[in-house]
Order: sequence, then C-alpha cells, then structure tokens
Amino acid sequence: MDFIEIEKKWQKKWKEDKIYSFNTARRDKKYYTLEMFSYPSGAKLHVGHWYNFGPSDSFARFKSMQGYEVFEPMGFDAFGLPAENYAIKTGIHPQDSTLKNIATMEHQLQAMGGMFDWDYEVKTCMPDYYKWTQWIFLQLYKAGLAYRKEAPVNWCTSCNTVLANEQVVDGHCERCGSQVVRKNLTQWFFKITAYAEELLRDLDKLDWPEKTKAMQRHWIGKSTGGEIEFTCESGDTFRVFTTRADTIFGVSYVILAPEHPLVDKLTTPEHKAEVEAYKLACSKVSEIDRMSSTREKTGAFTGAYCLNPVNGERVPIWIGDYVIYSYGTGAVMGVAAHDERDYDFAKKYDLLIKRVIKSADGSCDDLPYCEYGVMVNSGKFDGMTSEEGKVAVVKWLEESGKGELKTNYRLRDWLISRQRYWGCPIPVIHCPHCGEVAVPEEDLPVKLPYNVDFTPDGKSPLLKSEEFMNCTCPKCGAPAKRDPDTLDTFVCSSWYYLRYPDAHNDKQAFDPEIINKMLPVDKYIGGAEHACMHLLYARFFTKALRDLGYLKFDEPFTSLVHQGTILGPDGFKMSKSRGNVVSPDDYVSKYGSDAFRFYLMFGFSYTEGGPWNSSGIESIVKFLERMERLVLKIKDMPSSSKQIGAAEKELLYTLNYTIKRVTEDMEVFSFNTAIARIMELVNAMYKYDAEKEKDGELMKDCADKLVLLLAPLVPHIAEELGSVLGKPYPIYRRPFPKCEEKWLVKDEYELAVQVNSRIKAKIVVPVDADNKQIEQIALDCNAVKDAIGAMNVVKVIVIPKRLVNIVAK
RNA sequence: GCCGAUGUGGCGAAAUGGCAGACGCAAGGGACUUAAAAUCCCUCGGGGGCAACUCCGUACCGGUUCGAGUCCGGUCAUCGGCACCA
Repeated sequence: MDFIEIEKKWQKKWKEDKIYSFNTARRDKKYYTLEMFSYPSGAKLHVGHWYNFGPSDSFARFKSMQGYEVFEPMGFDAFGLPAENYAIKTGIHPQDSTLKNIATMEHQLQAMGGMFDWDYEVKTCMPDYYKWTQWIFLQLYKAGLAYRKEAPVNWCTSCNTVLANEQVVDGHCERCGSQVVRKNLTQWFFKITAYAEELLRDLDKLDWPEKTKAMQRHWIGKSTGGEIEFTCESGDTFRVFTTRADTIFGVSYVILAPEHPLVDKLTTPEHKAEVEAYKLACSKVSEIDRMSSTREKTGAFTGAYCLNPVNGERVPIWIGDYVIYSYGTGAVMGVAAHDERDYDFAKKYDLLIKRVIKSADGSCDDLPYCEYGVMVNSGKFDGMTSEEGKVAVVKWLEESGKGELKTNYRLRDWLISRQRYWGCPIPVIHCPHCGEVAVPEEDLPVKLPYNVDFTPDGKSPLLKSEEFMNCTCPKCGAPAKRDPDTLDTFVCSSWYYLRYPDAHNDKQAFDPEIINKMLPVDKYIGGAEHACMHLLYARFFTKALRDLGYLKFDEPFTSLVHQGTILGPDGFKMSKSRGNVVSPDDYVSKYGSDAFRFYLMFGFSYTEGGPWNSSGIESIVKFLERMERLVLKIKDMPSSSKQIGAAEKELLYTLNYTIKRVTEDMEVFSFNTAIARIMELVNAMYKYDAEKEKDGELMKDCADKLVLLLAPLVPHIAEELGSVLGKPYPIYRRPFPKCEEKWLVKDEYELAVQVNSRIKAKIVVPVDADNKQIEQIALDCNAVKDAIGAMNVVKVIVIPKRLVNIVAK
C-alpha cells in the first residue's frame, strides 16, 4: 500500500464530501475537543505541533466513533512579539510574515488529515476577531475590572525601549548589551485578583492534572494573617501584612520595598545619598533574583523611625530589595528572632534581636526560632500560643483601628498593556477634557494601522502614527488621542474557545445561546507551560463574562490533558541555536502522516514526551504493512465457519480483551499502551491463521474490528482498508467496537505462589475458587512444600488473580 | 532561590502496594533464497552454577509493609514555570 497516495486520495474525498462539518442539529451530543491553538512564529509545523494535534485528533476520532458529535476547531494566536522582532530585523511587515506563515501551516495541518472543521477557523490578528477582543475589554472596563496604574517595565537606556523578560539576558539588553533598568510607566491592568478566591476554590471541581492545580494554587498563593498599621514619627502611616502577628512585640525594624512611595518622603537628608544609590542598584536586579532566599540580604537605612503599635517602641525604617512592592502592602515588619531572613538582616546591620516566642516544651532556645510556640515578653499576651496570638493581637489592634484580619494573595493583577505594534489596540481614547473615554461599541474595531514605524526608539510605535492617534472625543467632540498601547496577546487567547462555535458572528462576540450549549470545552489539550498564565487568564475571563450575564457556566475547560515535550535527539529542548531541531516534514513525506502520528503515539508516553529518536519509525511502517497483509489475506479467505474450539476461544479472548483495553487507554490518552494491545491482537490473529482448520467468518469479524480499532490512530489507512473490505464510509462515523464480556470469562487462571516473598511456584486455580481453596492448592504444591521445609507457616496472604504469599519461620 | 515534575535493560517504554521489564527497536542465532531484500521462528537485565537452581537489580541513603518501581523522610541529577516568549 502506498501510504502517501492513499492519504491524498482520502483527503480529497473527505474534503469534497465535507464529512468533518460539525452538525449543529446534533449539538445535544456535542463533544468539544480543543487543542491549544498555535502561534505562527515559524513558517512550518514543528514536531511539537504534530505531537499536540496528531494524538488529540485521534482522541477526537475515537469520541466520534463513540457516537459524539465532535467539535474540533483550529485557529491561530497570531499577534505577538516574535513577528515584530522579526520585522525589526528583516523589514518584513508582521502582518505579511504572519499571514504567510498561517497559510503554510493551514496547508500542513490539512495534510495531517485531522478532522478539523475549518469553517470555524479564527485568527486573532484579523479585525473580525480583535473587534470582539476589544469589545470584551470594554465590558471588563465598564465593570471596573480594567484600570490603569504605574508599574515597572524593563527598560534599555541605550535602545530607549521596553524589553520583554526574554530580551533581558543577565540584566543586559539582548540586542545592544547595555544594562537594563526598571522604570515605571502607566499601564493597563485587569483586576484578576477580584476572582482570586473563586479561582482557587473552583480548582476542586476540575478534572485537571493534580500538578497543574497545585501550581495554580501556589500561584494564587492564599495566606491569612493581619494587616497592621505603623505610624511614622513624621505622622505618615503605612501598613504591613504579616502571617505572624504573634511576633509583633519583637519587631526590630520595618522594611519598605525600594519602590514604596513613602521612601522619598521619609528619608532624612543625611541618608539621602545612600538610599538613592541603593534604589538605583535595585532597579538593576531582576525580581527573580530579589526573591532568591540564598542571596545575601541587603538594605539601606532611611534615617526615619516609626512606632510599634503594640508597645510604642521606636523602630527604624529601612528599605530592602527582598521586599517586593507588588506583593502584600510592599512593607514588612522585621522580627529578627523569629524569621530566617530578618535574622540575617539584623545580624548584618547590627539591629535589635528580641525573643518573643518560646517553644512550647522549652526544648529549643536557638535563634532564629521560626516555629509556632508560646508568646513571651509580649505584655498581656504572655503565655498565649502562636495560633491564638496571631489572631488575638490583630483583633486587639482592630479596636484602635490599627489592624484588621486579612487574607492576602500572591496573585497580582494582570498587566495587559504592551508598548508594541503587533497587537490588539486598546479601545480607549484620552480626551483633554473628559479624561479616559471608552470607544463606543459601534465604532469597533479600532483598527491597527498597517503603515507604522515600529523601530524601537522609546515610544509605543502607534504613538508615531498620526493617522491612528488623532481622533475626536466620543463624549465632547474635542480633538483627542487614542491609547497608544496594545494588549498582551494572552488577552486574545483568553476567549478564543468562546469564539470558535460561533466564529463568523458579526453582530456579537458570540451568541450566548449557542455557546451555552457548546461550552464548556470537554477536553482541552496543550502544554504544561501554560499552567499558570493562559489557563488562569482564561478561567478569569469565563468567570467575569459569566458575572456580566453572557455565560451560564463557571469554568471553560472541564477536563485538561498536557502533552509532554519532544526534546531534540540530544535530550535538550529543540532550538535553532542548539541546532537540534527535528523537522516532521522529512518523515511525513517519506512515510506518510498516518505512520508519523502513529509513531508519535507509540514511541512516547503522551504526557511525558522525551528525546526524539527516529529509529522506531521504520518498525511502525513494518507493523502497518504486516497488519495490512493480514487484512488483505483474510479478505480473500472463504467464509467458512467452524465449531468454537480452544483456538477460537483464545482468539476471541484476545480480541475482546484488546477492545476493552484500547477503549480504556484511548480515554486517558495512553496511546502507546493502546497500540501495544493492538499489536498483540495482530500477533494473535497471525497465530490463529497458522491453525490447520480455521473459522473464516471469525477471522473476517476480527479483521473488521481490527480496522475499526485502528481507525482513530491511522485514519487514512483504516479508511482504505475499510473500503477494501467493503465496509461503510466514512469509517469515523462507524461505532467503535464493543467488548463482549462473555469471551473474557475463563475457567481457570494461573497465579504465583511466594514463600517469604520469593516466588517458588505457579499454580492453576478454578476461576471461582475462594481464598481458602486457593490457599490449600498453594500449600499442596510440592515446590512450595520444599520451600517451606521445616519452617512453620505463620500467615498466608491470598490476593485472588494476583498471588499467594506464605509467611513461614 | 521558590513552585511543580521526572529518574526502570543497549534504546523507546509497560506495571489499581502484589510474578519488574508488557509492546516495540537494536543485537545475536536459525529457516526460506543461487544470493540479497522482504518475510517467518528462537534468544535477549546482570552475576554464579554442568544442571535443578540461586543471588543481585527500578538514581542514591534510610523507613513503613507479609510484600515497595509504586507509599513516607532525606540526598543527587535532569526538565518545566516564575507574571513582557506564547
């Protein structure tokens, strides 16, 4: 069989017959399978795309054969930084390169032979899509979920431009090598923190990998404690967040983040120079480095003091880079005796270390003592446990308005504005009279202009486009300016799954009636690297749009699977710079798309991935040919039938066992074991074929079922074989074989007998034997008797279907 | 650094706490063939033994259990994420 030829043949026919069109009349049987859409940064599909889409498509076909009306759309996440950088380097416009890449990828995806329904394709960079991205932004804006505030960006002083984290290498600009600093700009945010609690709580109802849920939980980072107000000698106040209010009598100093707005005000003239120098140094250190717990703690004294609200002690105010402005209140109290970091800091700068917690049993007197214990040197709280004290202290402070119990989240609001060209324009107008004004919905989309100078020179590229920037205020009609920033591409990808089922609606982002039937997504498949960002943002969008009345469900993705990563043959992540990139095209053109996806499914554990190794693909081709020879041979057999004997029973057992296991394995994306079972079936059929007398009818039934089992995995080959056998077309609409349990029932089975956990014998027992009988058969066995010898049997453990373990001494 | 994961033959990998290595690849041997390819059959973790058999073996150290690749504690190594790559 020429795989390449039959793939062409069936793809042509499938396309002509439009067999993969989603049947909207069967929405009640819908199964929405979604693969994370691709980013068209390279011109071609890479192995990772194949590994995501090929097996997922096989899963979708499996669901289809189970009677579901499968919805499997495809599209492109088309805005983003790489296209812009490519343009800066080559002069090719991002729109041109992106659309060209998309065209190539569409072509390749079609050659893959997936059951994607292209009628629902979306491309996020097209106005008919981003119009609705802007509309959603406006809905969130009107609901108070989008706002502006100052936030730091990576800034290259030489290129005079904002840099993405990936463009910063060891604190220096990847393009020109100069030092990168952090600089504050006014930026747009989505208030995802308003949903922190629900985003955390609803994780419990999702069928997602536990590790992904754990990562989101940590990312959201809920902690309960108290917010406590300190008053400075200058009269200014600030708040600290602490989970250990029980240690407050031991405060040795407080630390503000270097970016804290009070710093400039509080710093005394004699400390000004030192503080300024320290702030500058901090602006050059990345946040990841700042959070490192092994890095030496540094700080600078402001010269100012505040008062400890519980005992009026005079406390020095420092700044230090281990305090992050965006987390909590951007200020912490330092309790040197009971916190590692604070202890190191106090030792280094020779600050007060005062013990206020003792271990409950007095067993540990070393400092720092970071465990819970009993309060001492704490006035009226002496003797109270930490657990009680951390609440009691805050409640006491609450009476004087100086404290409150508070739940804090590590989760920060989502920074969505980018000072870049290739993204979705933000639909806001800045009017000198009216201030911030939302673009009226009827004026959407705010189109991204084509002719824009996007070379980096310190300004948002759109700022340099007169045609784009100048407009009139929708409220007062005065000349006004558009917002020059574009949206983070994660905004575009946070709702595409809502657009797919109603992709061509030009009146609305989506028809609520349709999507409330089509969503949530039943199976979402994509990389684990999205665990915290994309997957959290999409959940946030769903919840926000639900609260705005558009959606009737709480979560976008009921069930989630992460495919693993295919690494280069050297075991490292594929990258051009390493030169270890494997191109799927070479294999696909040589062996065909079926063989290639079959190999991807057989050679790796789907959720693990691993280093690429091409040696197995030839063997896959051999297997497919061996299977084909068998089917064709059976086709020409006489249809004689015969009394069911031992050989037939064995074949029927293997057939039905295979069906059962393949069904279970496909359900959980265990493609490699499903294929292993199918290989066993083929081996069993060959074995039966060697019998002198055989049942032609049985063989034909086996062959038909074999082809059906293979249909999701190698769709073109199965379609061809199905057609050769004279079976109905298309094969993916035929029911998946069902296991007939009666053939799995055996009269007896073998199990192992251990003596002191070492296998000594194999015994055969009747299938209905109870534990007592099994025990007796085991003890009667000669090999077991020899092994026990003169010892006494202490205990016999019988695990039916598994083994017997005899404990003897 | 923090968070999450992974570690099993020469290789890809299987194993609801129950016979480690299913299914394949590679390798070796054999059949068919004038020959080759293709195909088919057998062997295939390591040590010891003529053999029956026996000992060791799932990164490393320890623990729980009749029984641990699997559970618990610790160590090492590798990978993913850490908020402007997506």
